[in-house]
Amino acid sequence: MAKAKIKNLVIVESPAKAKTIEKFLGKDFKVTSCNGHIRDLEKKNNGVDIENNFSPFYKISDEKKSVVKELKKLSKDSELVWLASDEDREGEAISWHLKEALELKNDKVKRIIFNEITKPAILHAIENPRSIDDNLVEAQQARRILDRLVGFELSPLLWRKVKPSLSAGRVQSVAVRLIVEREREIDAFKPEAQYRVVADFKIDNGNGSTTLTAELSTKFKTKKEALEFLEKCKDADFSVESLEKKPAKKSPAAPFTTSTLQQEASRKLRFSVIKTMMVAQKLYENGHITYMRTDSVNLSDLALQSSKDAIIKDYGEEYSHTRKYKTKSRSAQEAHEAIRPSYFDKETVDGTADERALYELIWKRAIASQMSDAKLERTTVKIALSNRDEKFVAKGEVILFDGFLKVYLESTDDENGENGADGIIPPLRNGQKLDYKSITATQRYTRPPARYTEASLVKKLEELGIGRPSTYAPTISTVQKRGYVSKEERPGKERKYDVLTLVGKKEINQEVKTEITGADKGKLYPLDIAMLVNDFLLEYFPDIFNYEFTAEIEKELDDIASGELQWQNMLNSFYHPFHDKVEHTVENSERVSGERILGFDKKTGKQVSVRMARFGPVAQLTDLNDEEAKPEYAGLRPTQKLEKITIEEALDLFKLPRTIGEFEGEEVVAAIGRFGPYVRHNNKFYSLGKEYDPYTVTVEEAIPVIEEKRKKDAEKTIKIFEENESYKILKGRWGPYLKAGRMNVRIPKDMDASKLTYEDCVKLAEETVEKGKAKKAASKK
DNA sequence: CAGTGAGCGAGCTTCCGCTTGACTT
Repeated sequence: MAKAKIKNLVIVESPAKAKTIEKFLGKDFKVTSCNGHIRDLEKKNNGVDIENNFSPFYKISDEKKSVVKELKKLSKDSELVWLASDEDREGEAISWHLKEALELKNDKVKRIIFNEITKPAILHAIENPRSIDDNLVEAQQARRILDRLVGFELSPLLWRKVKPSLSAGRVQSVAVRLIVEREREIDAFKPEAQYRVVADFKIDNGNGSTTLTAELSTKFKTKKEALEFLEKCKDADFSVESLEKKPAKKSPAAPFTTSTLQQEASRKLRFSVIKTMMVAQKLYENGHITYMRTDSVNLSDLALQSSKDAIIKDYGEEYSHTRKYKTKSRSAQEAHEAIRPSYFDKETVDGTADERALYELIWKRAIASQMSDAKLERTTVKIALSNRDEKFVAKGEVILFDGFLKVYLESTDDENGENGADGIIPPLRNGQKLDYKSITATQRYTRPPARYTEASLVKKLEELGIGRPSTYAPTISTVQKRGYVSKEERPGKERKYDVLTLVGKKEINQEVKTEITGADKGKLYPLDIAMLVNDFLLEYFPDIFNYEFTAEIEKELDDIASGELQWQNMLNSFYHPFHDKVEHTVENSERVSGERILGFDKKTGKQVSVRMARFGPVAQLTDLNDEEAKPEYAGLRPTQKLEKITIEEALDLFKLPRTIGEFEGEEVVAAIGRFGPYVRHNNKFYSLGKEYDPYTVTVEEAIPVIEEKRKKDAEKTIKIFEENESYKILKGRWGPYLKAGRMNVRIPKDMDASKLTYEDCVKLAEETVEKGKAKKAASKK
């Protein structure tokens, strides 16, 4: 037998981690990685033999075949193999799969764990190996099988009852549910107006005057009440009734986990969760930060010490305060450290602007977490009126010692931000008489709950213990890809509000102002299909899409991990009732169409209804008296909802397309398409933009639009081929290109676009088609 | 890119959690 070439082979999950660890271990160790899970359940028959006590069928994932082949070779050449995957359920399972797939004998394998990548932690791990924890592996297996059974039994049910290609799962369906329910709360919300009264008092403290702004503690329901109050103010005496100073403190937030990093990067840097993860991955691979998929707020002793050194060096002893944080997340498995800089003395790193910005955020948050509290003094002043019981209140806050605020303050999701106590209160004494400069009563409306952003959805999922750091970003992509949710920008609506202003003792000035309300950017909106699927799933499977389901499952998985529960027993008691419900639903539920009959068109007597059709939500006109007549259809606009649309709105949809006149002997038709309102003339389309409304636009208005577009096109055109008019050479952003029918073809740099013949172009077009096919075939693999 | 919705019915879709590439533009 050939002698082993490698003494010790260590397998970790991530290649970047392998590189770091190899530096800590001597030359007797080779460190390599398996890149996550290497095997998964087969797709055939759901990968589980239910009859045979839930026996799983595993296969090596296609993209991992080469990894496994390489690891097998290395392990054959090694005396000892150290399985060093993460210290959690999934990590334990990865080690077990490695042992199985690499066919490692017990005496050749050691299992080690460490949850921080520091030299002492690694050396300690090597000195304290253990064997694979079968209970923990079984807990993972139960988790995996349960998710497979839920997903692969419910999705096909949706294909039959709602629409093909839909999906359902323990995690994604709850994400969709949250968004659907929030949207319905917003729909049901009725804003209420109140009059908020704010006064500016003149304070003269000898050396110049300042202004003190105070808000009335009472809000008025009606304009009449607000006016009455202002009227009284004219004759009132104002005086300081009480002056209260209280010391206060602020403490820093814990260092980042995946979820909090995604939230802050979204708020402070406007990154999507995917972008945050991509940039963080780069920082991790370049050795700048610790692992970015973690649910732990823990810092290693080494990190605590080096952050302390950095703080004392940069800010001084009084700014240092060593803190240990405890996770609040109930699903946390804490296999890693919190996300922190690898080296606290590096305030910045080289890289792209995004990388530098995210690094800076991570550095600040981690440093601040080890800094002193900020000490504040909060002042509350109450100002009384001589002729009314209401009080004006002013709040001020002064920072006595900035502490951690010197580097970092966490942002919030609060969009109102109205009653922030800030600024300095000028010196005042009890009983001091005050004069107002102005008093303003402004009509303010209560706001509906905010729609979720990607990041606030992640926050909510984490609170519910649903999903894991590695899946937050992919889950959000999935629900969008399946067409349940879309991230959108919506313009708001105008709304009038009253402003009543009293200046001095003059007449009260009444003004009506306009504000934009309900404008939203980057928020998650549910589509109609999400409403239908959500209601269907909740009707037939209320206990699975219950917000508590995952938490209950987690408890049972913990029991499996501790050896108190047998994994097949757990699956048995879940699966059989579940499967019966699936069968029952197949037989007893109607196909979901979301149909609503809205009423009858007064003019024609036809029935007006809406429903989900093959290409999306449609409105339908049906002549109930004539069975032969085909119904008319019109697609709903993206902003319209099946469950909310009114009969008037539905009837409006049939007013388009509208023939508005003739131009050059051809009809001009106005309509709304996928890209907004347009007019069609001679089979060509001209976008109307926001300027014209397709319901009212006249042919006189449309003709200049057509002519303008023609002029632009002519400027763009270099050449049209006589042989075939659909072949054109056009000027594009990156130089000339060929438009062959509907396809855009790139012209290679070494060709002179103006000299191309028709034959050259046909050839170029054919080549491009071939390339496209090859690419498609490759991506299918 | 810009308006579809008939009917037949083969063959396909889908889960959650671990990890990165190897492709273009």
